[in-house]
Amino acid sequence: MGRSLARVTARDVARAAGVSQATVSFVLNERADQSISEGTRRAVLEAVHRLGYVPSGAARSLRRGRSNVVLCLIPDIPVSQAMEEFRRTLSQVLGESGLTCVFLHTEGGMRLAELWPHVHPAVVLSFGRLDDADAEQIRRTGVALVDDVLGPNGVAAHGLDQAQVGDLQVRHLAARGHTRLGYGAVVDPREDAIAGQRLCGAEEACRALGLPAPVVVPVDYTPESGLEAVGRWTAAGVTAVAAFNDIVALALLSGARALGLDVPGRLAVVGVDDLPVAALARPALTSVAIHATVPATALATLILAEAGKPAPAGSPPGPALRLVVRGSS
Amino acid sequence: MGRSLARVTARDVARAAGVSQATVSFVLNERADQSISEGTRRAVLEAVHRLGYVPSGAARSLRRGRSNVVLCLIPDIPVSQAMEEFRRTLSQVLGESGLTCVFLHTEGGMRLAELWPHVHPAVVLSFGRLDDADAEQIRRTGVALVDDVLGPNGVAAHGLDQAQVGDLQVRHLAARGHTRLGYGAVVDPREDAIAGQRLCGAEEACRALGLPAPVVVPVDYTPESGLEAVGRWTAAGVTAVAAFNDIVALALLSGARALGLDVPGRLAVVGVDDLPVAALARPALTSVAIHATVPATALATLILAEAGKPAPAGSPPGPALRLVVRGSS
DNA sequence: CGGCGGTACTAATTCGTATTAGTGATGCGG
DNA sequence: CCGCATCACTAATACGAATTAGTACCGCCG
Repeated sequence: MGRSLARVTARDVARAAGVSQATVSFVLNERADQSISEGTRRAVLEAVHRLGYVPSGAARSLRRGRSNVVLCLIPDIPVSQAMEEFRRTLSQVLGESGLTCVFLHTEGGMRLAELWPHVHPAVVLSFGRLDDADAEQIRRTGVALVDDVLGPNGVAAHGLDQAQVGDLQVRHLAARGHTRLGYGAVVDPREDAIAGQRLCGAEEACRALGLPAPVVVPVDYTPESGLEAVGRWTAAGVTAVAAFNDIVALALLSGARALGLDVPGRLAVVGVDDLPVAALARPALTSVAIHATVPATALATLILAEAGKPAPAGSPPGPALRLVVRGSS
Repeated sequence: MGRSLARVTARDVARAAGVSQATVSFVLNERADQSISEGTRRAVLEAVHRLGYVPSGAARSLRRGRSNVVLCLIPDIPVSQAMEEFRRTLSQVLGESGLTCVFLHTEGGMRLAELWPHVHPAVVLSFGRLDDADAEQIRRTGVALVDDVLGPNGVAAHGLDQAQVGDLQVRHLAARGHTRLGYGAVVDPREDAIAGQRLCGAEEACRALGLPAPVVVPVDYTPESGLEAVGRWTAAGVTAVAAFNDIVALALLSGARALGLDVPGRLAVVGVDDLPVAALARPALTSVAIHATVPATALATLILAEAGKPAPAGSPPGPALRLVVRGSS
């Protein structure tokens, strides 16, 4: 590994370019209210390049009073490609507007209070719900806090209400003529925040359509669980099931297969996420694809407003959800 | 709400506690070489609590010359639960030793040079390979850089060589009596870094066992691709296939099903990742489970050494790979 | 020729913390 | 009862960039 030499500061650059440190700052920040001659400007830039000068983020944000870092707190959420897409889009959009978006995993008993100040963010974005003490502390330092982004009233709902997912599933199944529906709920408590919203959406849709409430059965990601759930639904006269996600749906497919139950003839199944494996199952799985770019862009716009930056020149977002109909429904 | 206009500084705390700012610093940093009376100590802590004082990370790292932030640069890698586990473990272990581990997504043409200085990290960890200019710039500021963590010679190999994955797959199939093997390669170029290593491991194992080199067929995550690949293997007399990951393996299962080919009777298949869906497929998929905690802990230990911190009191790591034998092989 | 405005800079100060170099008070050996 | 060490602090400074308040120089008007 390289030996660490002394840090190159703005003063070093100034010396090398034969100007004052203030001038270096003016040039690098392209300050319109300062007139800098072209020659000086070039001399500074050349010195910057030659010395490999990198400004100190610490000094800058100390002086400015705030950094341009957006800190996203990620609780122990199950991995999903939708979430990954969400994160990437957020990074991208914020990055284009000059904000640096970083992610911090917050599970496992580490004291949040000791972690986030090190990053000195301008905005904190919590994907889970923060406890009040932490939230209070963050706000108190003048850092903008957007709490519980993924929650029922979270900001992400601006672009995508998870209840719409359940709604879309139910309406699809109803349109296929099913009247007695089941809901394949997830067991993993880490999904609770989202799971509750999706189920609500499904129940609400049933109500709106004049159907009885769906028969909710928890399912974990095992063949046995799928088998048992399918058994309970058939006993209850259910002919179609909306699953929390594709993996639950695949567990149900597995259960139906074990019982020799025709899908979709005797039981229709709809998943969520449109995982690559959805197309590989037999029958191929009907699924609700989520375009996380939509809520992510909405959230980014809000953050930018919060940070006092102009909104990005975004293309119109398009729909957040798309039903991909395959063989299972 | 409180009118939190001005930031609460150490000086405010000092004033409130009737001591000097230096004393506040001594108390909060628990400096052993300074003797502070118990009364003063409590007064300071009480004032800290009452005023809701949060130290400025910017000022601290400016003064100290370095922060305790570890910045992990994540290129556009496909989402996987192993990677997620890797990140979480890294965060956890580093967090326990007082380092704050944050992640930055680096795809999409954003200029790295303008992003990372804002975070002012002590260590930069690049999961992909950095281009030389960026690497040079980072090193020049005295920030420790660990480049290409996931690469063939990357540091993560300390705990897990991806070649072992291919090796394990091949040895398993050979032990089942197969002699003519196939390899289901992945198409997604974002997987290249890892894919190359796994394939190498598989080829090397064949050589070591005196088997002919595996017939490599690229497979994407579609039924058609799986179908075509299986066709090519059967034509070539292949009886067992190691797949790059479980999704490729599931595509192959789909292809075999379409051709009416018995698995594992006519074609054995082994995947990698042991996704939840592996157990749900028919036949259930044999797979290599990866315990990302092992390489993550190894990497964390190295980072801690780099940052001059003591190694964590870790339990012995255990094996990084585990073959989960199910019905497909 | 004095003054006025604009250009192109510079000197000095600031942000909040950690650290160094003291300072006054007390205890204690000789 | 002086000197010396120890205790419990405080004053002052440094970190590196951004910003404020100038300053020197030039051209131009009257």
